Amino acid sequence: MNAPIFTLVDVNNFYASCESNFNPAIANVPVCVLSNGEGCVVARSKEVKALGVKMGTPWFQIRDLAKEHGIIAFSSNYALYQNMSQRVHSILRDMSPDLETYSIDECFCRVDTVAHLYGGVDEMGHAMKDRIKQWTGLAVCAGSGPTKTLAKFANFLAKKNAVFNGVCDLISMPKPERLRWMAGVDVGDVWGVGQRIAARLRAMHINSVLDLRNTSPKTLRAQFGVVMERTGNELRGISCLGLEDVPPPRKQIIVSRSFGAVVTSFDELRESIVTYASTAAIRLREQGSVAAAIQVFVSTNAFKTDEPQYSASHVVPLVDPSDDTRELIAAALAGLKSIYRSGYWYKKSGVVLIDISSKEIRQRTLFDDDEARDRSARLMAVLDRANCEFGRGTLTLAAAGLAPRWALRFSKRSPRYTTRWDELPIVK
DNA sequence: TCTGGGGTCCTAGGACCC
DNA sequence: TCTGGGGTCCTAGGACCC
Repeated sequence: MNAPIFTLVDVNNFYASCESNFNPAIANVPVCVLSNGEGCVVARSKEVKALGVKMGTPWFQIRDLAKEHGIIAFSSNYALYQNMSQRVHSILRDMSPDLETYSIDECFCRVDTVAHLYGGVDEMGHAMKDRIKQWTGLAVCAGSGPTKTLAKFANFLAKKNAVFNGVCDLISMPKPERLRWMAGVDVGDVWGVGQRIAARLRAMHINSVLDLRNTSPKTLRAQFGVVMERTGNELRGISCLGLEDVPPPRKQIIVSRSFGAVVTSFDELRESIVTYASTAAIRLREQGSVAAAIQVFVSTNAFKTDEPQYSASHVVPLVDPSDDTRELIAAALAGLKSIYRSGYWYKKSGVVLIDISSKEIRQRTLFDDDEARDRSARLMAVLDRANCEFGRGTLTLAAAGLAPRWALRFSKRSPRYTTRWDELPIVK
């Protein structure tokens, strides 16, 4: 077994780049992408970052700034991002079969067995970057190191320092140079160190990545627990985190949204819960699992401190673990009934599928009805096939409501260029 | 007017059992 | 005066990630 070498590849400003990719007119214009319901900024082009707009900033707070600098905002177009993500990932999988999809715009590749085919780790990083640029139009950075945490760090350096030209390889970098770079980066930028822990580290005079690297594992263990101890070891080049090449099935599936309009009635909450439970059931079937319970929650707008506040959740166990949309909806609605209180302005609702297990190893119960189970499976298969072929939402349960008033709007969404025939880009 | 959504893991403390 | 002890399971909360 070789000593592992990890390369982390991620797309620069992923959502924003997807938008400008298909719309050359906005190539060098400040662009940002907004969250569901056009609430927060969730992605920024480099021009928007340069204006000091932070991730997660509420859109209404930067309206004036946007007008002043001509920032163009898009609603989220997940169909487009998901599809572009698949293209990037499949290019990488061709080059490095040992790959973990870490997020929609990031892959960890284990390259120690293949890097020689490209002439080395650094060369392979450049090959990845060039091929993705050529085949998808997207710019990526690649960072390599002997551990995942160091690959993340290398990627950070590649992104922030023009000298690297988008590719940083810590393996071939002489150690003194590596330590110099570590001394120059804030401890809060380490993968696994968030705001809280960064503040506590600084109080202990651990300010840079190098400081953290030089802190004894014992201290990290005692002060912060096993996770930070592992991070410290990874920074010293001891690989503690392996590649998760087959994604483990999700242990919970959450579907929730804020409302686009004030909701007070039970009927509208019911529509929302039916809609979310249906979506959750689809995701559950996609991974071949069943859920033994479903949690429902509702809440008012916590930012409106002058309005009466209420939030509640309830877990409803299922008689028998299921992936049937109708059974999950029935359980969810029973939960909603038990927590609904009239007289509140609801802002958000959601469902969580929990106690998830594989459908194959489902426990049979005394009252198993094989025929009913078979009918259910066939009905769900038809539902899923129709929605896959003709687009999500083609076939839904009537209780979800048609064009509900509470649904979020996507007034700024770009065309779904790559996944809808009627929205393909047109070349004149 | 307007403040995202979806995940994971670890830990501490209580309930419960023998 | 002197109040067992150890193990497991579950849950809530806190921390992190993108």
